[in-house]
Amino acid sequence: MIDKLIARLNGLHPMSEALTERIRSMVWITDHPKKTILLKEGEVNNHICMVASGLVRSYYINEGKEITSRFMDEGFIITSWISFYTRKPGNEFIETLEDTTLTCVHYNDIQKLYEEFPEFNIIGRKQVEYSFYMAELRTRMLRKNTAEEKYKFFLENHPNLLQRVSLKHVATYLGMNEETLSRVRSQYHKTH
Amino acid sequence: MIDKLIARLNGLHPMSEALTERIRSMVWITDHPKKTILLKEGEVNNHICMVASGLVRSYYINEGKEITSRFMDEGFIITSWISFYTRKPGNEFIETLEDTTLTCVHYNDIQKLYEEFPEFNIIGRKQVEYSFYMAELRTRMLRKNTAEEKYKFFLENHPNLLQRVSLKHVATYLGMNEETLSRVRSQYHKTH
DNA sequence: TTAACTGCTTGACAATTGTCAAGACATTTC
DNA sequence: GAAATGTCTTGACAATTGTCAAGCAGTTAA
Repeated sequence: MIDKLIARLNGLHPMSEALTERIRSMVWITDHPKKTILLKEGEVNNHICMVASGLVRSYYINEGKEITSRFMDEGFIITSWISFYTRKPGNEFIETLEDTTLTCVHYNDIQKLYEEFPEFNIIGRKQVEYSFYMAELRTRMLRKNTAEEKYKFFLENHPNLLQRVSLKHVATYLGMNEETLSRVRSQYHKTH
Repeated sequence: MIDKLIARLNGLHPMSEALTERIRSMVWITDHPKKTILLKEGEVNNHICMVASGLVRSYYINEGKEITSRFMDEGFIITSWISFYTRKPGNEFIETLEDTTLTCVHYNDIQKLYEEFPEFNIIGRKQVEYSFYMAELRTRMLRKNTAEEKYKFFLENHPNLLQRVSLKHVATYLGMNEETLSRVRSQYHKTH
């Protein structure tokens, strides 16, 4: 499991043996059954975890309703970025949608890595660049005008996710309600 | 003008004299009158520029209409991130809304800095982290349900911008049309 | 097995937002 | 200065989306 994480980091920038070993000593693995809350609103997100296997979603409450902000499957980093970055309690929840295995590193350990291995900043930079890039793509979806365009965008960008996620969550992710998504789908799949 | 940029980078992480001098040798300053197109759809964004003074917006075309994606005033980085990151032609335009002075560094020079000064990766990482954080806040706005909530969010987060930007652009930024924004404003300011 | 619950769909209707058109006013251009 | 252009507003109406309610199939729990 740790090897997956190491491989991913090496893919961003080749790491020295010393750095690799240091990371190995810091990483821990955790298993969580489906429907486990990993982070609650009001908590500070103190570690960065990668999904080794499984599926996770993050969401927050707006006007009393859950708004799904992101789905994270294998290889993706699950972190409530605003909280992790600001070091303050965030308002995001993170929960598992399937049985999930995570590989995690503590915030303090990440900072140590940045200090002890300057080249780890290259990896940190590239990872944040990638996360930012993905976030920009998601934002593009939210700027689509119609429910159908949003659904189409989702189909194109997450073709595999539809089988694993309930439509209720997809709907709030796309910024519409469950019923609208249902209608858009039936309309869309008639003509495509 | 360059001092502003240097000060900003020092604020992210103190830089050595050598790094500072290297950066000074790479930066150039450009002035652009109001309504200048700085980047066109289909071009690769090959440099990172900071607004030293003035105001800029980025936008793209969706279904034939301009969608404003961001406003950037003093101290902010103007870069079409998706294009800069992927090194491919993007679909964003960038234009000045006021007479603007920019301090710019070329993509290749940035990469040289990353290689020659490993500690520059700390600055790069922190800058991207900050940009990402700001982008996440903007995304939160897009997930607001009603036009009024979006307008309120804009008022709270960019209180000074409303005097400098035409409402047409604010409207597309908020994901609504001009008329709706106008109505929301008249409604909102009656009761607040 | 029955009961409760979840996920998804559909219908009727309400609320919100978009579209098209027009006009007032300010600003720019020639 | 006159004309053209741009900004903002308002009205009437259309389209889209949300809300509330109900129902059905499949799953879970007792």
